[in-house]
Amino acid sequence: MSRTTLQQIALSLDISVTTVSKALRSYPDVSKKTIEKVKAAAELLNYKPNTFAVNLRTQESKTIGLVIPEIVHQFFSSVVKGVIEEAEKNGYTVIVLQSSQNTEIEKKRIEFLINKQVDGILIALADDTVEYYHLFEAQAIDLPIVMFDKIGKTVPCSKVIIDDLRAGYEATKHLIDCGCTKIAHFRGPLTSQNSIDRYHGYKKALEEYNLEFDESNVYHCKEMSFEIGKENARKLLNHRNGVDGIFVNTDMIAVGAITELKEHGINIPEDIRIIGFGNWFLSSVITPSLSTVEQPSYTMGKIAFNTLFSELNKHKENQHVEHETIILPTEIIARESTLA
Amino acid sequence: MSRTTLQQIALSLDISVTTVSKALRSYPDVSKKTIEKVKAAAELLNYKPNTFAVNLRTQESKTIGLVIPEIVHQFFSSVVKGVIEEAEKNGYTVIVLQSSQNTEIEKKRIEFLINKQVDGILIALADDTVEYYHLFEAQAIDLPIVMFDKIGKTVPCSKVIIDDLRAGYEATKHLIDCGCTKIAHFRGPLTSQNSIDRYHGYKKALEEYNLEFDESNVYHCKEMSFEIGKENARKLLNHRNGVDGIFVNTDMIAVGAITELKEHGINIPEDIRIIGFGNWFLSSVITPSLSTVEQPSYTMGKIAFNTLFSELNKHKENQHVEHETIILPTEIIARESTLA
DNA sequence: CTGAAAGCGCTTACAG
DNA sequence: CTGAAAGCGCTTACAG
Repeated sequence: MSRTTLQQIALSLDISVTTVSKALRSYPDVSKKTIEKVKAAAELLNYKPNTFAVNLRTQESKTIGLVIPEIVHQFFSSVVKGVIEEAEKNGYTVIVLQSSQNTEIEKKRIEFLINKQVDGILIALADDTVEYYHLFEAQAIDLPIVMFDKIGKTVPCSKVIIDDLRAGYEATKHLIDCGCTKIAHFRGPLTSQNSIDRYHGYKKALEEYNLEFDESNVYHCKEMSFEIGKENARKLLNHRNGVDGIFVNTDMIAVGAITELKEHGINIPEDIRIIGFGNWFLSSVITPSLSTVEQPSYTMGKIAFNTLFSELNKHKENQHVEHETIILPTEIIARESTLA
Repeated sequence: MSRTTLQQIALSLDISVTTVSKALRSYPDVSKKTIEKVKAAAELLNYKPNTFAVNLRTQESKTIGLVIPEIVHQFFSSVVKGVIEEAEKNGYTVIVLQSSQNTEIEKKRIEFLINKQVDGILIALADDTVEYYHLFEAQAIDLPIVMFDKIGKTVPCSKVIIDDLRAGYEATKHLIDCGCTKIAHFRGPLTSQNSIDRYHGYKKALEEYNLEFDESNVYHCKEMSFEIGKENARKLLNHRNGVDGIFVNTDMIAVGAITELKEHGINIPEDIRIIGFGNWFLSSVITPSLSTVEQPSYTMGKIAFNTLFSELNKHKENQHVEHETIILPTEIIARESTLA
């Protein structure tokens, strides 16, 4: 059984395809009577517009691309959920792709989306992405891009982010408030804007409270994994340096660190207090439960989609698009790992 | 800058569009020289086929739909990852949609995919789906469907699953092997095939080892959440009934149960042993770490895609499609929560 | 080996 | 208010 076409409706009513097409979309220059008649016939014949033909004719796909570093990831999967739900409400389809934190793969994904002729792109950059030529290429053919979470500061596009510097500052301040005087930091990749800003926030808090900043208390995590957390906790124990608090770039690493520290008989929070970042679910159920920074993910996805959606619409009407940077709030969640 | 078309290549080489089209796809009836010439020109002009036109002409989209109950979910997000990676390798695009464990939403998602004209559908059913008319509708227009994990036994299509009955049996047997004699079960929804089969596995193990089966030791979890785990653990404590072991339908609920039991001063595994299902990451880091059943997710996604892919190809060549049911292995992971 | 023509199913500018 | 015609950019059956 093949799909009903406009042609078939036209034939059945003995009117033209043109009129059917216009009637179905309630064009004002079609008579009410015809509109009703056509819509009834369409209903009866179970007519569904052929997407392929509509796409070709209108040169838009009502589809957007969403590129994230990882799918199996509490934060990013929540973003995906927010994007998909919002897209659905507005008649858009989402193609989800992952870059696996690799800038080369990211380039391929962008190229794929360009070839697929999506209407716009939502992206959280891979941590090692420092050049944006692939994005500029998309922009050169008028493809709107909106970045979220992992952004490139110099890319001229709208952005949906949190204030990582401030959040890093507050996480560190929280440790200070709990009595820590020698605070280490497990930072993320050197090229990730998130991790750069959180690091700056950490430094700023130390400065402001006249605590010594010592580069050797900053541990560098190339990767956001449990194992890396354990590894760096081991390193820290080898040069403990009197450390009594750690601000960790992300919850998963903090959970690894806690596990390792416990294995070495360190008491948390008595010996070392720890605060993570992201408020992943698992942080609330481990022992001790992990203090962290709550960061919007689902909402970020929704807002990112809506930002892109509004640019898409302005674009269609040839209106000027003003890029905006939306900053979402974060919040310190105090749990057992930083009990005063 | 608009995209290069076949027309433009043809014009630039002073040959026909037909020949360009055939040359680009290396048709044997085009001379080698022409093929080279055309490909060089295409490269030079950065030609990319217009997907919309190709779709309309070939009546296929090289796109499949993937419907899952939840995206923010360790198991399903891993499946998504497997599907997307495999699709990418084979030139397919994936539209991911979620049913939110609601059969009405699931119907809408399927309808959406039909309208979008995907080439095939991969689905894990919502737990409350007991009628399959929406799927039959897709099949009626020759849309291949492959089910995975959450299936409907009576739907005539290929399936990729685990042996839930056997896995449930082995999980229960593991508790018995650890010395448990009064084993409760936290089961999932009554209409979910997974949960039905795991329940039967539980019963079978009790029978086989001559342990009393008591319906009042079966707790019904309508929803796969942490809170429901806590709630049912509370219920169990009210009618403990001598229970010294619990087989829980899924890790998330088991983690909730452990948390609640600990809060009530129950020692795990000394007082009650617990085994979950799914081997979620968090199960390995909570205290005590949770014994569980390892279940393939990423691999299941890959295999599900490949099964659909091969049906798609057979379909194109008008070959008969034989439905198959692929059963993937599971494995007991013994951790602290069931130490003997 | 090459190409003219038809057609996939729509939308829209234009004529009446 | 209605409709004939062109065209979006391809692919393919057919002719030469």
